[in-house]
Amino acid sequence: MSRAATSSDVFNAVAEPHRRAILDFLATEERPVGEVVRALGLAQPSVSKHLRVLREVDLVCVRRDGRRMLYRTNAEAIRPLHQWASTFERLWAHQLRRIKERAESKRR
Amino acid sequence: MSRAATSSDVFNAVAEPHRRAILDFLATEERPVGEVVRALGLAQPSVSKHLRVLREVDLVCVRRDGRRMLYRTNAEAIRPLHQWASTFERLWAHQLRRIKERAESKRR
DNA sequence: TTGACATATTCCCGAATAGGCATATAATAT
DNA sequence: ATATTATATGCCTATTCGGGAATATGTCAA
Repeated sequence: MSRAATSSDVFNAVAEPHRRAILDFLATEERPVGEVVRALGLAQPSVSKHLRVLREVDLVCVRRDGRRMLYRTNAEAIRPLHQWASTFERLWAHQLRRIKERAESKRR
Repeated sequence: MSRAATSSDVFNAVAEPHRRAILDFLATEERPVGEVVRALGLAQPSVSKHLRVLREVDLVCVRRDGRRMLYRTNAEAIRPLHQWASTFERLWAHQLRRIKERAESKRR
């Protein structure tokens, strides 16, 4: 064994900055691959590969339109991530206070 | 160039399941490394390495206590992730509806 | 059918990864 | 000083990754 879970996982899929950019771009409306390529300035094969990863974890959905493929972000698939992050939400205020205290005690 | 941003990035740091487990475990109170090792059943060097990555992106903070190091999750550092995910929050309800429509039209 | 267009896939590469293991560093106890 | 405990680091390997370039697949138009 060497590396963990790999990208068949939402957290991993989203770890790639370009993929986040793609998700942002496809959030509101469906777009063909070519537009993603133009918008993000990436190479077409690169975009296709990223879209494949995103598709595999259901972060985007596809639809064929003639010879084009229309992709759109499946926001629902981002929920697990949001929920996990929310777990820590309550601690923010509390910890901000603690951090200040720590900073001051370090300056002993 | 070969790979993107790497783990000097919160999204990447959190992509590793074990690291998320560590963050969960250290969320409420600070703990020495040994306890993380016992709790998660990982090898000690492995835990130390994960903690290093988490420290580098400020997801945990450390404090020395005698010969032990007390780690604790810095929930504040998870905010960017939460905020990014929140971007898509509004679309959830809307998309759930769309997905249903799609499912029905596919069953043409 | 042939050609043009849109997208996907394959192969190659260098870089980065996590884990296993041995060892180094740090701090206390004797 | 030395042993012991707690943690960190270094090295090694197999695996994975993203990008580039070339090519395959699929769809429409003529």
